[in-house]
Amino acid sequence: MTAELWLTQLHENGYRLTDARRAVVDIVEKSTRALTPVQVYDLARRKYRALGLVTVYRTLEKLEELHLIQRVHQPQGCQAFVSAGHGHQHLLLCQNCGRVEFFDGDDLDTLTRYIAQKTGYQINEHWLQLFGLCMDCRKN
Amino acid sequence: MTAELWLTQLHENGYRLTDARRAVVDIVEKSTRALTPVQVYDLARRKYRALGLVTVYRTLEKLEELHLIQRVHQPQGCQAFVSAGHGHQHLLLCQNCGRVEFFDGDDLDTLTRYIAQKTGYQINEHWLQLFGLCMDCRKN
DNA sequence: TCGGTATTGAAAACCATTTTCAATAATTAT
DNA sequence: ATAATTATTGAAAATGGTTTTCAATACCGA
Repeated sequence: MTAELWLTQLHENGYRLTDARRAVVDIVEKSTRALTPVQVYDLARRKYRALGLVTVYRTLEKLEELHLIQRVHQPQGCQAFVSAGHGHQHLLLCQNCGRVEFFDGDDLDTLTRYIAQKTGYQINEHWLQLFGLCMDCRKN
Repeated sequence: MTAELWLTQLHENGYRLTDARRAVVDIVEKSTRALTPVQVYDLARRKYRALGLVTVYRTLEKLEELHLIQRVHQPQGCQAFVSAGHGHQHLLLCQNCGRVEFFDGDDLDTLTRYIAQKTGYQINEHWLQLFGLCMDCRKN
């Protein structure tokens, strides 16, 4: 139950545990797809009706700060969040259902070294994202 | 002079050539860094003082539709645009000055095949972006 | 249990983007 | 060239997402 771990993380960093935060954490931690603040709000309100959208924004902010979630960039927009991957991982997104998968094992060292040499840049970071259709969505 | 080509493209697609559009095209086509609508507005107004911000938005929309520019995703935000790369190209961004470079020659086939097999996804597309410091900025 | 204080939700403010609209200017047909 | 048609324009208003303000509440350490 990672939701508990997230709450522990929040607590250890001096943040209080409230029903509002529990509801948000519960939803985001469980989700296999990237959710926008409003989506989190709608889902979490089923658990905690009094929840305010403002609190969702504030909680997402803290979760991102603790690297428990990360922002997902997509052609349609960049406001959605998912549970963060661990270590150096990349995203694989289903273009149909929005499911998010992490993968690692990319070896871009050869490429980055080549580009660095060719351009004179010092390369510090890279973003790699794959888009496609998950197994379930391929069946339609 | 590619700015002329952009104007031709606009014209060929049924759009009229106006001073406002000429000013926007001039700025965006020349820029080596990604510009936000407001940045384009500020720069283009030096050439055409009467320009309205609304027209900048509308012109960028059309340029994107014609694939002459593309949106740039960055940690700080995703509202900026640059001249589009040709064919299958990826971005290299300077984290200091914002300069944008294109590169090609990435070969991710092996990786995508591997990930496809491992996850069951049908992979259709990929985004790759490198971040670093350009030669000029390394000297500081 | 109590007290200090972080957290809350509502309302207002904010900012980027889009829509509306009447005036203007680019193109087409004459 | 000129006139007629209609896309385009900028200003103002509207919108939508996000942030700030603020008084009331609830968490948590003592």
